[in-house]
Amino acid sequence: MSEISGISATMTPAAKTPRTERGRKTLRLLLDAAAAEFSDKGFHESSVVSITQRAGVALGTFYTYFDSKDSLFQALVRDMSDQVRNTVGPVIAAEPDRLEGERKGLARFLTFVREHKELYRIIDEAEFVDPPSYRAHYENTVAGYVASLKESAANGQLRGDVEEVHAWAIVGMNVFLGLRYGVMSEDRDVNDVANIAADFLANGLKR
Amino acid sequence: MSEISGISATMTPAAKTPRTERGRKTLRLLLDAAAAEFSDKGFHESSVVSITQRAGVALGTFYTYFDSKDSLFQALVRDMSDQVRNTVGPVIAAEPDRLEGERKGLARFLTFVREHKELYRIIDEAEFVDPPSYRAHYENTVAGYVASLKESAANGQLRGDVEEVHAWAIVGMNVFLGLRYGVMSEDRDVNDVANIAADFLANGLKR
DNA sequence: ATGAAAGTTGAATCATGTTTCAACTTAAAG
DNA sequence: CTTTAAGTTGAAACATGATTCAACTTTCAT
Repeated sequence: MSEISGISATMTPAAKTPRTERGRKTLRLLLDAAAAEFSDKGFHESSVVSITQRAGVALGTFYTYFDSKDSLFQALVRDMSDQVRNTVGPVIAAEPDRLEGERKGLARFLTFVREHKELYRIIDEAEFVDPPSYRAHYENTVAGYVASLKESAANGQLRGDVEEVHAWAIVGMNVFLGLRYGVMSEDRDVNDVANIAADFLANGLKR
Repeated sequence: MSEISGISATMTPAAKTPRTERGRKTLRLLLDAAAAEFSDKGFHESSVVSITQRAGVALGTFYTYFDSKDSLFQALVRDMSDQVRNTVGPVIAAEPDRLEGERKGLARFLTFVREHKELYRIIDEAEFVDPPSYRAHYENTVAGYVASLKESAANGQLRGDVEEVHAWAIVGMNVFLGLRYGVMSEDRDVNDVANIAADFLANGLKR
């Protein structure tokens, strides 16, 4: 669900860092409970009381680790955002053939989404709960894409004119395929979807 | 903002239909105020009090026309969803060359988004406030796309194997281009973006 | 052992905002 | 005119849930 420690390298500021092992355990309980709760009910229907109940700790304990319900949410967005990039990025980077990398990356992404249905609920809701995090998530994702597309273009693996517009288009495509074939329903095989999408990405719609 | 009467053909069930001219005027005031308010603050930060203040009517008047804050929101989603399809659909359909239609459709869509920034706030928030409406919006949009892509494929204008996966990919692409070049910033010319995207859509990324 | 420091507890305090309702006003048909 | 349906009003009733805090327990370094 989250990382082994429950705390990603970059999320430090939002959570009041625990000093003991017991504290770290409690913090992780809270983070996991919150991810589950937000995923089930969305941010506004979720309550701090209910999160602490899920985590099996008292209400007041929550405020030992977070300043507010919002700051918890912010920590979670950051955490999830990092997780996706760290999961999918390496798959794309490891493949020498860029278009094949794109295919494998999408397959990995779809699998990740199926295993982490909470991803969409949390990232999407950030548009309303914490707009800067939402923007940052997509801007970071796209920036990575632009850099890597340009590199592949320089290698002669892709058309030479790739730019930001292509990156937003590809990210949008992937996000929607994840929504439909990862979150909404699992009625199609992940690899079939990735194959079709990769072929479309490479060759377009033209006859 | 909404239609001339403020009431789309299909939204009847959510609003308690007014019987007189005065009533229709008041209903429209409420709908427009709500669209503005939800767009500014999002659903949960918006309050019925504030919506009625914007509309210049008393609090209680709201409940003459809507059963609840949620039912108002539902009416608005439906209304916006219809508006987009009615704006963009005809542009695509009117063009004999399908790929050129796609280009014009996207340009029209980007323009529409710039003129109706509230679109994204309202549709996106439906994922949380009214999930069935959210799903319905995208399923309807994609269903229309699938039908029209298949027709163009039958005409020999597109590759023969187009299917649902392509439609979700294209819709995702368009939504994200709208988000970036319509909502987040207007730093690029609508036609430039549409040209790049349409060429990508037609020919893919291959060199 | 022992005394800080860290962590835990949950009732009480706040703050907010939806929905109801009974009295009142306006419009329009006969 | 007058009667009745439609529409308007805003204070009060309700409901919900975030946040604080002072008393208490556990941990750990010395």
